[in-house]
Amino acid sequence: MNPKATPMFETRASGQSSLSIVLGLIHEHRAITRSEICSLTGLSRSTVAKLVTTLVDLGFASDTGAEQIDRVGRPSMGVDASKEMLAISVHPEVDYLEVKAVAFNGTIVHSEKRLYDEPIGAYQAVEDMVQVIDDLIAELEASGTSYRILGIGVIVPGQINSSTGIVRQAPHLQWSEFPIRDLLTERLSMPVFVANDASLGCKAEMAYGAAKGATDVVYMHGTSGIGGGVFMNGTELKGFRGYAAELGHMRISSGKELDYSGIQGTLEALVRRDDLEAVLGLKNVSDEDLEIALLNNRTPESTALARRQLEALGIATANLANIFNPEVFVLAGFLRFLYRFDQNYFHRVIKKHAIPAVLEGMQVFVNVLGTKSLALGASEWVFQEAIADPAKHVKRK
Amino acid sequence: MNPKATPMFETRASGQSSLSIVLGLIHEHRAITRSEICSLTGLSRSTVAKLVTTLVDLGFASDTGAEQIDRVGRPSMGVDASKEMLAISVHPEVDYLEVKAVAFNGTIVHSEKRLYDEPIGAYQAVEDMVQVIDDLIAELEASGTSYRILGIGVIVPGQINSSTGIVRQAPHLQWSEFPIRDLLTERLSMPVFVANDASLGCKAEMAYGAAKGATDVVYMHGTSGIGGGVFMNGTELKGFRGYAAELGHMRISSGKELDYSGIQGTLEALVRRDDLEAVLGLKNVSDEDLEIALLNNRTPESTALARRQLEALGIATANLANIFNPEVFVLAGFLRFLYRFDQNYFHRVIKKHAIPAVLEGMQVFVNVLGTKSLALGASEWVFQEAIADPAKHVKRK
DNA sequence: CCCTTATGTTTCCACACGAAACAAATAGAA
DNA sequence: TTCTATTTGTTTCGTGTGGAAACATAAGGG
Repeated sequence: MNPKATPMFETRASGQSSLSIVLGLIHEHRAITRSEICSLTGLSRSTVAKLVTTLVDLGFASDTGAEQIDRVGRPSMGVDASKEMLAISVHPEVDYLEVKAVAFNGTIVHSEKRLYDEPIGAYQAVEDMVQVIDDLIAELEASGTSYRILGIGVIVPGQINSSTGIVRQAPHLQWSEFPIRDLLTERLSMPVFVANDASLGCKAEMAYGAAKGATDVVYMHGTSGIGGGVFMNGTELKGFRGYAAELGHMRISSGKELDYSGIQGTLEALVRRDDLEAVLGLKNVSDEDLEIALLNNRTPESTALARRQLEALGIATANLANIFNPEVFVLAGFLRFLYRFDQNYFHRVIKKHAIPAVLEGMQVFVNVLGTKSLALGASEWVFQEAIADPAKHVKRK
Repeated sequence: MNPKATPMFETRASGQSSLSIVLGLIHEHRAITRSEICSLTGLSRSTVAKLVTTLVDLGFASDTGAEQIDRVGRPSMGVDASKEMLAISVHPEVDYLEVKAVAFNGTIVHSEKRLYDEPIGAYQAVEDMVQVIDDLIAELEASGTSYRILGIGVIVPGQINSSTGIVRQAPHLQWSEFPIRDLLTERLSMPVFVANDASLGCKAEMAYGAAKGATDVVYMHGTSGIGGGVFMNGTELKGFRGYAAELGHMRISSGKELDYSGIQGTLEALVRRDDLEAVLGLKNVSDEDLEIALLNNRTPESTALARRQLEALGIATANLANIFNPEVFVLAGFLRFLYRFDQNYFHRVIKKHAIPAVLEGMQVFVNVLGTKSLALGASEWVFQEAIADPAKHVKRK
């Protein structure tokens, strides 16, 4: 290779190699037969055989015996996604730190939560992450099982630049301009990926949940603010610097209500969890309790408020439908039960504000993964990276 | 290959082959040396030599002698993009049909315009297209030059489903549900691509114009309505059915103004070319005349209106910045001189409504290609397809 | 027990690309 | 002019990816 210039493209393995395609299928299906791989990829039997054995050698998959005994012909041999290849998800929040280990076959094999009485700073959070992960590794070593950690996925509730791994602003955590990826990489000496919570929730719902199989998905997650995740044609919408999909800041009204960033008439300013709590006479309750209260104690006031919020959410959804023409919309967090409060009304609002073409075949779902969603999304991030270049991540024998 | 199933992936040449990468570079640069290809791609000299000779054999490029005689070392041999590989762009409008032939090196080698006194129907338009293209082919044959037509790019001002090639609705032309791609493919027996005018304008500006080199671009084109084109990470935002990027229908205000689709408070309803003409006492003037009138005859009324429109456009732009975090915004059509009327004000509005992170490094440009833009974009569409699989499109010796 | 069907396995082959050695063409120095 | 350093083109050979074809194997059905 010419040393004087940095090439614009990956020279070898430009695009996806067959190896990564097959590994992706194994990961997606958890268990699959060799012949299914043939028909799904169009690869020849001889090639699939070779690829599968190298993947088994690398530790990403394990051979299972022949199964499926109801069709004519020699039964095909199965391949299982590894239970020992792990991704570790790390989720810092104001009052806790949650660390989970997710296996390559999608099962959560370990889970740990450390609670805090008072908010801790960003650097202390990194210390705690390292400590919890070191403990986890020690535990795994002690248990005697063979395992391998492919990387760390950090879930950050805020704006992050995914290419540099710097947290630009996490208002809830009160972090800003914090280079969390580099700090963790240095301390743990393994690949670290940092992503926004909404984008991870979306990824998880696409891989395992409500949007499974869809390639064009818009996801909105309501907590204190409203975060967004968008995947188009199977790939995440990141934008130039990685700050794309800030859906909560979309301005949809000329009203003067202010959102958290002090901007008027935005979706976040019009659709607020606080207001829903207030109209029900509640404060700082869990999502579960708020859902029960909202859906079961309907008062004229709560209905009026929910409708106002649903109208704003519907307009935003219609705008996003016009802009993205997605296959699936996923509503998560408190938007989930706001939607359930009166979904017919919501759909009427959408129909009024979106052009007919983009609504054809479009589906609205609520999230189904619940609390597992973030850990699965973060692990998915790590796994996708490993799938893209299987050989690179497993150098040692 | 297994015949019983349709594979999800292209088996061979998954992703981009080196051949198409090199061809893409030749097309992009029009003229390039072999050694430049080496350094840009990281491919070895031997490989580049082989690839270039096959591309020359296929007719996509021509060898030029060694040039560049000011550096030490053996001068590198140049490669030119072919002047004989053509794409034909077809642009039906209410009162004309324009057909141009664009060479693989980006030059427009032929241009023809047929004017209509009264609107013609969709089927008659297809007849005329076929006739004009047949004439063009006859002319080319007669001229004795060797040429090859790679395909047809049809520019449709309206909503089209790019995967099926059906025009869903072109209000200006009064076409609807018109399968133009299949009709033309059948009549002309060559590849036909159909795309929205705004998406083609965006593609052209990215390949040759204001957004050259950028990968994340949002483009807005103001004619009677406001059309949009979005490219993220170099690929077009199409959405599930191909109707994405309907940016003009974004609702940004709670006002009651109606747009062409009868939706309230949308960008299209608030930013109208008609209104600009009216406030200047004009009617049905060309873009050039309207620009001169707007920029040179500033009255209190026209300034107030332009400001109102700029505020709406700024809010929409800020929303899109929050959603896409683009590198470049391109304003075309009458938005071009609306922007120029008071671009400082426009930027102030954006700054007020977008989150700071997404504005870092974001640039706003007006289109620079003018009338050539559509033909270049349509040809680019055809060429990209040929570049993706160079061997397929040139079967004959 | 044979036949059909679907799959795994093995052998060979085609192709894409790179590394290395060599040839050629320049600028500058002797 | 002649020689050298530098850059590029060219040729040969090796490697890795994936396929085709022939054969072996494991089912179900007569």
